[in-house]
Amino acid sequence: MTKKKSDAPICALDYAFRRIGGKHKARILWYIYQQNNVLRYGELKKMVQNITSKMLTQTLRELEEDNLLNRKVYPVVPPKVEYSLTETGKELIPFIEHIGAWGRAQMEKEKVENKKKDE
Amino acid sequence: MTKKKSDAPICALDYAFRRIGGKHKARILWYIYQQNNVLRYGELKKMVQNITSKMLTQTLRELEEDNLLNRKVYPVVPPKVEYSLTETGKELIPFIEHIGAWGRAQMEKEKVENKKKDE
DNA sequence: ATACATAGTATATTTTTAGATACTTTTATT
DNA sequence: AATAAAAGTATCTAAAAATATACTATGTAT
Repeated sequence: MTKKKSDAPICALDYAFRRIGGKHKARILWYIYQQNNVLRYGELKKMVQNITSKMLTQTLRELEEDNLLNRKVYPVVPPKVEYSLTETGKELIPFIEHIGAWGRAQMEKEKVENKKKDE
Repeated sequence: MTKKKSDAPICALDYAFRRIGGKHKARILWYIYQQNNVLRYGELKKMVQNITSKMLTQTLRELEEDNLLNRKVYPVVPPKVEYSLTETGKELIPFIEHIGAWGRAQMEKEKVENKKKDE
């Protein structure tokens, strides 16, 4: 049988947002991309500030399951695990860049508007 | 004072996803765009199949609050209310198009893979 | 033998989202 | 007087997402 998260996606947009719409997902992909496409669990933990290890693990597992991340385990002690973007994951980068830029511009605009309001 | 959804966004990406990451948000913007940038409440209700009026209203209010949608009320009976994209909302269209295309391609790939697996 | 490092698990709880169902408003029409 | 149309509200409940806190495994270094 085939998997199902809660049921079939309604359309391509729905499908896409289920994969990267989570609270930290796009950010995690972005951080990895920025760090030359490799980050260890502990490094991510520091970058995604305030995330609990449970959430981080869960999110990473979902990204892996959706084939956006590779997880490479080194058989050493203490453990070493590296996360990197898959080819499919890399395809999302321009898009993440785009919406990040939009967000940045919006935040700027809001700041200006709020300045006006408060004076 | 200034508003807050639950608290300040962590970064531009976080900011952006809070605005369009909801279950139906991107889809609603997309539908309106596709219909020449105007849709009435009842039309949206039909297009966003299975959404409850409560959710639809709530989602539309959030989009309006975030300045992605205009809400135009005609003072007639029975009521007539039209929703259209703001300029800011329109800026998101290329991005929505992009991720929709990615989703479509991914779904295709998965279909092919599942076919292989199942035979 | 004890402590440390790293990458997690386990469990319980809270918060956020979403869903179900019924009801409201105001004129025009029958 | 009753009914209909469109765009919602109100209330309650359920499901999903996120948080808090504590704990585990295994070699290596002290």
